[in-house]
Amino acid sequence: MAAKKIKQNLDTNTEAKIKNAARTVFHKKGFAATRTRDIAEEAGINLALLNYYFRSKEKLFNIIMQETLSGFVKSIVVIFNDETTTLEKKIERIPSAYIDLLILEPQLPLFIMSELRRNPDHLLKMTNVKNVIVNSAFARQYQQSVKAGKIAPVNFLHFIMNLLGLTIFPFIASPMIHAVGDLKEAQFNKLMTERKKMIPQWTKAMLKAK
Amino acid sequence: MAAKKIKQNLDTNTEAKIKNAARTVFHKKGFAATRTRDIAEEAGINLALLNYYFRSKEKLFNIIMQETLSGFVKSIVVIFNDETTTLEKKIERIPSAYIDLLILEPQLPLFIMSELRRNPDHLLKMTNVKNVIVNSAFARQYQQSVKAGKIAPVNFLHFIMNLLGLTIFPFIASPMIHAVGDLKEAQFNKLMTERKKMIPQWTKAMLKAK
DNA sequence: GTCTATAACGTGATAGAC
DNA sequence: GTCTATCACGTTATAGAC
Repeated sequence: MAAKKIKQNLDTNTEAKIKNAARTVFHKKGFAATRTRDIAEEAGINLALLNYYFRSKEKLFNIIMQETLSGFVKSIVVIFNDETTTLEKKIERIPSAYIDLLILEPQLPLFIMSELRRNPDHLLKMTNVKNVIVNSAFARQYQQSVKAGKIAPVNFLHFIMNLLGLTIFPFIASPMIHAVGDLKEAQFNKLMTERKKMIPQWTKAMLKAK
Repeated sequence: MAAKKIKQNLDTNTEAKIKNAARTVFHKKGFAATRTRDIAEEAGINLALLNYYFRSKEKLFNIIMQETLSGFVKSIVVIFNDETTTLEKKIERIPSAYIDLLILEPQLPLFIMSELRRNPDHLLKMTNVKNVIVNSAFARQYQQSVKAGKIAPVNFLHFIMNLLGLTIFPFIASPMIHAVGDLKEAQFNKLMTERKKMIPQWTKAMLKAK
């Protein structure tokens, strides 16, 4: 009963065009505010084709959400579980990798958080964040450093919230930051690029705080 | 042409009931996903009354948005402009006050950021965040400390992003944090309460980082 | 002021020609 | 596979009785 789809080469084919358009519009406006007509227009195709290829708005959304979430998590997993790098090196790589990603796709965090509020189960079903993070090499190295007395004995959850908060929050609050700092996009991105070097320094300083 | 409204005493009156219901539902689901029927049901009133009192969903929303934004900003302005407290004291009070607020209204940041993305002008028109923050006593004290060489010479915008990121981000990412930490609401709130003391310590440590 | 009934409209989805 | 035309439905908003 499930429709077979022959993968073609270029993303010039209609199915890929629709998916790309859907990703763009969903990421920008969220599920509820997006009209299928917006997606069709963005894709430069006819509205009927959307349903021909994906059956419904909801099914299309689920595909996009799935891909977005797993992409977002995977981009971190590689670094978290690199057994060849130290804790300190990971503290440098995580903000740097995420900021590179978010400069390219600044709407990603707000999209994910908004849609997760609508349906928190998505996260658990689609990715296994808990295991991915809690059982990572990163977490293990952190706990070991705490035990060895090398860093302050702070709950790993706090540490993760701090590292990700410093990295991701500016992109979520970007309209506010643009307003406060009277910034254009280029200036904002420059600030974010600065943070790639600064967040690791700040984080290390925090780890020494009592 | 503008409708006059006689303010009654209790929030038992219909207009207040609708507004309170609207605030609850809009904060939880955002503008696009909210149906006027949801609001009417939450308020325990007839759907037609909503339009009788507020003309349209959009007008009602704008009132809620206006109140929410100015409340959110005002809650910070008092502390930011308290001329009787030091920079250090403000660094302690801001996270503390915000976390108290956000434990009561955890959906606030995500609501504000989501709706601001839809219409960034709201922020500029409704509140004057730029002046409120940039010309605050807090900002002035920060700059003075930098000049005096007491703290690292870091852009005030970075500092604000850090302080607010550490404070607000966990509430925005709360579905993710609940999943990663396997937390119930009470445990989450306990973590947040811990942060009231820790964020100032961390922030001060960051200020010494080179 | 509050209700019921209904109009007016927007949006998701499909039928059917090509 | 792709299009035009249209249906079916949900939602906002209003008319009109009480």
